[in-house]
Amino acid sequence: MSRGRSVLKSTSYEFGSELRRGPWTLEEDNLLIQYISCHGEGRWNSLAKFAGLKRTGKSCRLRWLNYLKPDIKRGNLTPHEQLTILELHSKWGNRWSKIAQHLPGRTDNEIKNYWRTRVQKQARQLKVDSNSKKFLEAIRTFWMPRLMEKMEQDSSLTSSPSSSISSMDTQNFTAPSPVSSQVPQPSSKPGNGVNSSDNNSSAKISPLPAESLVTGKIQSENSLEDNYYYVGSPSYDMQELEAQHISLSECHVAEIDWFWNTDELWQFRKPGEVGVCLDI
DNA sequence: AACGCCTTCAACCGCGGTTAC
DNA sequence: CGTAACCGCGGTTGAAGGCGT
Repeated sequence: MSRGRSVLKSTSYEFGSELRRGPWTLEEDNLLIQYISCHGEGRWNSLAKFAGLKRTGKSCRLRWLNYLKPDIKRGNLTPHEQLTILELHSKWGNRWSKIAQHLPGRTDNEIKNYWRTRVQKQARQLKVDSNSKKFLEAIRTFWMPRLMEKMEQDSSLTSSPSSSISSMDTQNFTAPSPVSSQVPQPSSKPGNGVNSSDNNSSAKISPLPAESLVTGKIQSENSLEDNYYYVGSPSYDMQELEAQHISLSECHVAEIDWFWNTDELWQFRKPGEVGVCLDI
């Protein structure tokens, strides 16, 4: 509420009065709400004039649609809503208003902000373009299944038949590609690891369910370092590795870019490199 | 406490499409 | 048909607040 532009600029208006800009005051909000409750929305320029608001019609429309309208939902987007945004954006791109039509109570502005602040942030962290195929693939392969897991967790917690998940049939939800079809089969030979089938493309994502990987803290010469993970072939036994004091350089690290471990997304820029945890 | 950097999001801007005259 | 006004959309801005040092 208190966020946004607070510097009140104004522009000259007819008959010497001025157009207000910047954050809306409570009085302005009340004027707008009262006027719309009596006369309905639309015809924004004349609405602004007759409601006694020294605002442009555009400004009134924006304030109403993005903030004052009674059915506006406030608060964080649910996993279900996030999933819907990711799915619809992959279909339609930056068609925010079209996407918003499928999210009752959410505005195009809110969805746009979500995309720019959360989704594009991930792309930056992964050092890929948010419109790239690679990032889209990461979303479909990693992010969407995680959101679906969260939705299932939420629905089992609430155990309400009318929970938000019920509004979308997750069985028929097309977004996440079936992971199993994309998982490269791990070799049984130590050292062969979990390679991508496409050796030409170092940028290719090789989606792997975390449970198929051996993950663990990196073992350096004499100690286990905190907060780093390596990813290895499932054919390795973690305890055996530790027992043998096999160092990171001796481990085969899978040629993957990302993997999920509990609630964390880890990025590996190249095999053998220390992973970086990204916040989702 | 003070400062600087980063993130969030309300609000503005410009443009293209639509409508009214 | 031309044009001005209006409307809606997507991109951008910038202040507030959070957070680390």
